[in-house]
This record gives sequence, C-alpha cells and structure tokens, in this order.
Amino acid sequence: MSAQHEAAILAAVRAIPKGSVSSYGAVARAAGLPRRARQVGRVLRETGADSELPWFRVVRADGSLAFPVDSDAYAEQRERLAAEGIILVRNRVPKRYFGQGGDLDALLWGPGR
DNA sequence: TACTTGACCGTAT
DNA sequence: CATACGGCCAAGT
Repeated sequence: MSAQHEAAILAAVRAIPKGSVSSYGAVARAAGLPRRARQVGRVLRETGADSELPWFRVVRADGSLAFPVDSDAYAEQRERLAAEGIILVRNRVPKRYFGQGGDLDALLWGPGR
C-alpha cells in the first residue's frame, strides 16, 4: 500500500458520520480504490486500534463484524457501535445504518433513513 | 518467482 | 434466509 492509498482510506473512514456505518468495500470505493476491500481491512489492522479513527464504523457488506463473535475485539466494536445507538440484530448491523456509500459521495452519508 | 493468507464482496444455489 | 464459490489483491514466506 502506498502512503497515498493508505491516507485516502483513513480519510474515507474518518468521513463516516457518527451513528452510521460503512462497509470495507464502500470505504475502498470512496477512497478511489474499487475492489480493494481487503486492503482496507489490512490498513485498519495496522493503523486502526489506537488513534481517533472511527474504525468500529466499518463492518462487512452484509452487516456482520469482521471478528470472531467470541473475541474481545468483537465485543469492543459491538459496544462502541451501541454507544452511538447502533444495536446489532442477529449479529448484524441493520441495513438502515449504512450510508449511501456505493453511488454517492462519502460526505453525503447519514444515519438511518 | 511461486504459493499462501486474509478486519472482503457479489452471485448463485 | 444461509452457504458455497470464485474472484479479488497486496503482503508475507
């Protein structure tokens, strides 16, 4: 990953509004890197944990979290989302919390609508 | 260079 | 609605 791509990805993640989520693939597209969902995960694995980055707002396209359900990381992400009013249903973030990530600009995303 | 590994995704069954 | 499959692509070995 070039430093540029990494910066673009981090910027896209920071652009996800509080109270809503986006998918790895949508973040990749918003960063101008279509088809690189896995790279987004890689960057979050390295850079994520610490920092102010809202890494917990990034989930899989189907609404599930990327960690094993019994892991500490899973619990933390679930709690951080809950703190913003996003409650998992059957281990998935309900579709209404996703931004319009596919077609529109990241800045237009908004919570449950 | 060749092969394996994933914080993944869309489509088909 | 759940699983399977193939495709994806950069980093690690």
